[in-house]
Amino acid sequence: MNLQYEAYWREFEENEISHSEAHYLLSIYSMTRNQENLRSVELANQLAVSRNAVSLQLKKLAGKNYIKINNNFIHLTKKGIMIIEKVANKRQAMIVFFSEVLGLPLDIASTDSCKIEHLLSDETGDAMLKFVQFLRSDRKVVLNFLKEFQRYYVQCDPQIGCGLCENIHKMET
Amino acid sequence: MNLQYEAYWREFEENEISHSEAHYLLSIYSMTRNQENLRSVELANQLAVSRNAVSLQLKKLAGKNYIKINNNFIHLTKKGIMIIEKVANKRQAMIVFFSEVLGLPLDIASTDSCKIEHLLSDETGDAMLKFVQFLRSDRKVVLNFLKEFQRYYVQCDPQIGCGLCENIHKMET
DNA sequence: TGCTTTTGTTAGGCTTGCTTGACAGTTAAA
DNA sequence: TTTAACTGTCAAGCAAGCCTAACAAAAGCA
Repeated sequence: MNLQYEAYWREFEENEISHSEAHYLLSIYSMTRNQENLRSVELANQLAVSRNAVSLQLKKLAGKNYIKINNNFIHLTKKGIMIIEKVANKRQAMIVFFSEVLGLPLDIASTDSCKIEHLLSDETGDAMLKFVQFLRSDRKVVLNFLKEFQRYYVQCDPQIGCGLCENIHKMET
Repeated sequence: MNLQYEAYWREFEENEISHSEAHYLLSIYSMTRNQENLRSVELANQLAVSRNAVSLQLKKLAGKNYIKINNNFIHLTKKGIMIIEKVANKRQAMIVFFSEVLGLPLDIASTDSCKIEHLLSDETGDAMLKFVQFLRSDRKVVLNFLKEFQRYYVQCDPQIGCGLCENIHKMET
């Protein structure tokens, strides 16, 4: 009767894109904004993997229709842009939450967000985006909440700068 | 000069424990609370994997000193308990945040939390725990924050029940 | 005691995604 | 024009972690 009770845990492997794929697309996304003709060797340098790895992964991404390769130049497709903008939004929203609400240092906030960005559902992504917009909407109730949480969390030492404090100070001015 | 610029993204693979290991330990943790003598075949059923997979993974976990096997009965070590309680706390805190603050349905909140629980840093885990304690501390400022966020987010239809509404209604009574 | 079922282990295979080595095609420079 | 360097691809190998198949050891029962 207990059979397969916790089978849901395998869903970890069933995401729209893998962590590796997400970072390939994120790099392509940001690099093609500054530069028209992106070649795979530059991508390899950016991601710090071998040219061989890039060659294989690009083939996979092209097969899934996330990218197009013309004359060895790499471009995102509409589909690729759609999916990677969702991932980027999830990451950015989590960074804001971790750093500005929880008061975590930016490097930890960034690393953690980077690890989970591609795993969050679109529903969570949408809600996080709304949450961040709300945090940024300059409301008294937000400031009070953050200030009280800060008091609750830690004796704030302005000398050290706990991240949370700085964010609140910034919001107050 | 741009070489290895984004090498940090590979940290995804360098966590204290893997997703698979986390769920083996979580299952062992919860199963040994109800039952003294846990055998690997029961774990296989619970996790919905083959006995063979369990056999191999248990050897790995024993090698890392997270579990001990006596007479084919499985027990967590102190080290195993320590690490898995941290993971469980991270998961639980994220579930509360996703469902009670963002108003996501419990199944989405649980699935997303399950995917990321083992990836979050201990710093993030500690901060999340504090955050949840704060949410539960019965403060006016919390209620105001959640109510205003709810208004900001969505026209609340009590008929449908958006999760967020229910949580706020519960807190008000 | 001997047969049958249950449980655990070993071996080989698959997938993802990295690695290095070898090689082909292209570009640049003498 | 020939040589050197750069770029891309294919092959083989490794690691994690799953699978199935085959087998060994243990337990249950007549």
